[in-house]
Amino acid sequence: MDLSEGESKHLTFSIAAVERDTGIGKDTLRVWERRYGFPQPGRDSFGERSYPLAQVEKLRIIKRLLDAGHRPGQVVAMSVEQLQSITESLTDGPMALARGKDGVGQLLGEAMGLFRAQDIDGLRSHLHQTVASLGVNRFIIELLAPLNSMVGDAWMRAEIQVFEEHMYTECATGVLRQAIHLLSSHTLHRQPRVLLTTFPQEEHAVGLLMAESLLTSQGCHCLPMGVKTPLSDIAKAAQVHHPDIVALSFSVSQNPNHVLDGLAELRRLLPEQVEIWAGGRAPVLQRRPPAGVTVIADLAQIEVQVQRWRKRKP
Amino acid sequence: MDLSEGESKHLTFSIAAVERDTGIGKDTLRVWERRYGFPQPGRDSFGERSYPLAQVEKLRIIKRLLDAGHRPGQVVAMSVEQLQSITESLTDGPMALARGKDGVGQLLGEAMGLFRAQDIDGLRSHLHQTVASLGVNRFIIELLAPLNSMVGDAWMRAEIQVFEEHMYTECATGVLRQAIHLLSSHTLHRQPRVLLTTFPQEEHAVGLLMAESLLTSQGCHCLPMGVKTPLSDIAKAAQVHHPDIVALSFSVSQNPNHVLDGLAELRRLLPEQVEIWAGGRAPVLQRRPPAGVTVIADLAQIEVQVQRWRKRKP
DNA sequence: TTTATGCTATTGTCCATGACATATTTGCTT
DNA sequence: AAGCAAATATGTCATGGACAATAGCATAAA
Repeated sequence: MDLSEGESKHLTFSIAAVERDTGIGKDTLRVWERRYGFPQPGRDSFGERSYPLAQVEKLRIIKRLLDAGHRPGQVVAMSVEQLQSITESLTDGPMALARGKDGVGQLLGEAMGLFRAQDIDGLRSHLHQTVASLGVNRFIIELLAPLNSMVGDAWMRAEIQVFEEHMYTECATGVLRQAIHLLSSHTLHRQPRVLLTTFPQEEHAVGLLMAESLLTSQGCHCLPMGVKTPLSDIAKAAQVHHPDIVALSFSVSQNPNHVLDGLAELRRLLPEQVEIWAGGRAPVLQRRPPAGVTVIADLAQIEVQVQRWRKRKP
Repeated sequence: MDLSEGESKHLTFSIAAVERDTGIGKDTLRVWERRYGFPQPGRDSFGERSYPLAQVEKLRIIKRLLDAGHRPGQVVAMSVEQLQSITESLTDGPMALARGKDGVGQLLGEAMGLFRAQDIDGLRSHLHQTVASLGVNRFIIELLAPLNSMVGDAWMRAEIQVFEEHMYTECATGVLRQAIHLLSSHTLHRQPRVLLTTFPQEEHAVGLLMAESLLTSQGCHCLPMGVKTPLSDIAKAAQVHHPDIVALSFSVSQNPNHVLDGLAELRRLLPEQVEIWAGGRAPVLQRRPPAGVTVIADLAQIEVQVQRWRKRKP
């Protein structure tokens, strides 16, 4: 039923494919069409919506602007050029770092260069080398996280192909796994015990791995559960493994309501003394921090929070 | 909009929450209600569906039976008891191996024991140790692959929780990543170059990692791309990275037609001289092997095929 | 007995439209 | 300015109908 990726000529997407690719729900897509006149998909021979690639790309840009705090009424009806000019005003963040010619900025620039040149093997060894020379903490916070943002930005602006993003993710994953392996000690009873996972809609594992690396390097005992765990199973896992903290990672494109509802629900399912830490780029975490949840605004906060936890719990 | 989780007495879920937890789409949930009379959610004060916990749990059992090949019409209207009895009658394959008391069978039994006892840390070190003592090849073929099947079976029979399966997968992933890292040499121009990925519907990464490990240990140059790559992007990646082989992994529950159509389409998109290798448990590969594709019936075949390739290509 | 072929019931997803709770903005008053 | 109320914007849910793709089954052919 979702064959749309089959045609290689005039790439078009079914509404389900667009939902998957953009993170915008089917209902929302239809209602935007009704209200704002965009997107305006064609119809295939069965009368079903068929979104051309250009519209999907525009939707991705729009999604990004929404995540950045703009409102649909403002941006959905805009032209691509207008969107682009707004977009450019927000995506300059970590790029500046790379231009800075201090040590790490240089490394970041090199990494991005290798990525742009499609030299994945080169990138992989560059990253491995950087882990070794900077140490895991600085590597992640100063290099990998900014690199992630840059790749993510390029992705949102449709400057890179799907397969490039896949290869980058795979590369980063490998490096992080290796870092975690090197760090993990066999000492029992390390504390705090941190259960790591994401909500069911969230597929991105790299953020989680970065958190796991940092936590492990702080001497925490990590219980990684991969991505997409149903809420009730997070609770069941907590019953069995008694974590002190449940840490969740959210990427930009998460539906704000799902995030907040999920966190509230989880707070109810977990025992009082188990802390919930929520990190990642989902803007809603900053804008409307939910009760009973510790928001990890950026990766450097992990160290701070671990120390806070240790002070509180003797 | 999604307040249903507010009541703490009679845990109920909104339709969105149920979709999240069960993976069954909203439309499907409504149409099952209409057609089969189940689920039969109550309504909250806004007239919106409100699913009691018991129904959500039953839906989870149903989802698993569907994944195992049963059809909705058969199972959706069944009582929980009937479902349970069907569930129990699912396969019991490689368990026998573990009972055999030869060397590896013993190790397999131990691994399964640790898993059953929820001792993930113990399992992890057990696996790491076994990699070291058996070598990657034997570890994967004789231990990890059978263990995978056993866990998969237990999963189908609902003997284990979602979170246990997640933790197992995470554990296996970590061990495999580490093995790959140890094996990967920095020699350039290793051959053949193998691009590894799965089709967009396929989420399971462990099979891919096992293949990558084996290929790497054979001295191949792997270009891993993670899971769920659109066909057109596999082709684009091939244009950039010039693999000799594109290797794909398929798990049991793949739609046979999607698999065959996808392979045919991919064959068309790739240059003649690029081989396509298809492995994994999808039964259709054995039953109707598609033209122009090398079917890897089991993991041990990888070595054979690599040697064949090397003989043919000087 | 197996293999192909056509028919039928099943099943997931889509569509259109309407409704409304919640969030945000605007405008008015103090 | 600051507080508050009204208006607007927005996402999600509901209903009921439709239909293409799929699986199962029976029948015919090898």
